[in-house]
Amino acid sequence: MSRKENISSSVIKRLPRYYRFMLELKAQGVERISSKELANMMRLTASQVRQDFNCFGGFGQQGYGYSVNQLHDEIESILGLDSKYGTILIGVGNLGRAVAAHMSFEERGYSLEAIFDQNSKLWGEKIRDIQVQSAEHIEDFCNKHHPKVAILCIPKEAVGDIAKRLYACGIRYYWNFSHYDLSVDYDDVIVENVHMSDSLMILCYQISEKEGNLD
Amino acid sequence: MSRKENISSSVIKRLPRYYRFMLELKAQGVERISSKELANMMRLTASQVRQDFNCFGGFGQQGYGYSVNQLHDEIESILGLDSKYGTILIGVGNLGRAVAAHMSFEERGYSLEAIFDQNSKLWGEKIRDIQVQSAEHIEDFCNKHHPKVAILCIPKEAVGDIAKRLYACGIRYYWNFSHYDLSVDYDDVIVENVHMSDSLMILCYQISEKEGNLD
DNA sequence: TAGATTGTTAATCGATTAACAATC
DNA sequence: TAGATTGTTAATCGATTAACAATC
Repeated sequence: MSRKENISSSVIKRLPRYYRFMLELKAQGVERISSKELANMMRLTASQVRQDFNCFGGFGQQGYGYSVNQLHDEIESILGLDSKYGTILIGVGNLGRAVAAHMSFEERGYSLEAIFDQNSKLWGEKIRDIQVQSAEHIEDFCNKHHPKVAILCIPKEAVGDIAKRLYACGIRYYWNFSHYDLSVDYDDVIVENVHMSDSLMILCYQISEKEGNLD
Repeated sequence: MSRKENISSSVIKRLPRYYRFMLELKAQGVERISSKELANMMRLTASQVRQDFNCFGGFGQQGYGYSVNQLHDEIESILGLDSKYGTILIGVGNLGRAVAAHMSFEERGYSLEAIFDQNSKLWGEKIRDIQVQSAEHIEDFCNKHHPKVAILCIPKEAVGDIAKRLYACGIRYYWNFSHYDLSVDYDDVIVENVHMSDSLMILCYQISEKEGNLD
């Protein structure tokens, strides 16, 4: 159903996981599921599942449950995965390469349109049918194609400058793998950070807690 | 100070970010900081900063603030970053390569000891002075060295089998980049997931919200 | 001492869970 | 109809913010 304003970010953060479970259930040929069954699978409470889905207008049926297909389609539409936001990627190290090669951009609302790196040895190399080009061409490309999103797979030291240029080009959405804190510099920008080393540290805390390695 | 039991996960999740800011402040030569200043930098409230630090025993000084050096050391010790948990990595695609080559394991509480892949073309290749070896050797290695942590950079389809073997080898801590849901299979396991595509979908939601692409 | 800033308690806010009437 | 399960309101729980006495 239609999207309410002000869905809490706790709910939003659960949506991709719901979506993955719907893909799995569809693949298994499951057609209907109750909030209770889904909650068990996902280790949530049935209450929470129902509350979550009701943020978007309630598409279950009393006494029956939810249609897996409908849930799939609704969540897809809520997340906007049927969009094609023009996207560029900057930085073709191992990480940039992994991201460019393996993320399903087309199925996640994006269209990867260009890849840049400052290293001339990489220019012309094709990744997924896209030729890596000089980072000098960023402005030209943006003026012509107006991409909405930039993926930053460059080292922290390089982000300040590149971000300034991308911002000047009108890009306001960033998927950022560096530790550079973009949202501090720009107020009207939306940044989704992937801080892999934070995740590693959180695991370290949990290990230390369990193993009893206090100080 | 010493670690209380039952620190809430909201607090834990903020610790790595505090830690990064401490590294930054140290690098800038800043020696003291008040909760108010730090809160401004990090876009938190001063109250929250003080509450967070007080979970671990309060190491500030009234009228003065916090010593950057001390905060750095305390957080490091709370997170257990001075540990050396034996770690193996499985899967040397672009992502595994990026992880193996660029994560600072030694500064984050880990010691990367072995790298495995099933692709024989990669055997013998050195990444960070570690030779990639056949995934068949996992059991041998674990029997000899008893690593605590496994990093899973393999495709979802491969995780079920590998996890079964790793679990049998006694490994209970996993850093998982796949979408395979390990914690559903094993109760006594701690898994830290890095779901990059979830992050991409959340960004997509935010773009769609802002750009007004409502169904 | 006076000023500043913590540590800590109390108040508020938000998210999760429980309960149950509505209804398929 | 009877049984099941939703949608939704109310209760609980937890996290954040505000306030202020303690104290450097």
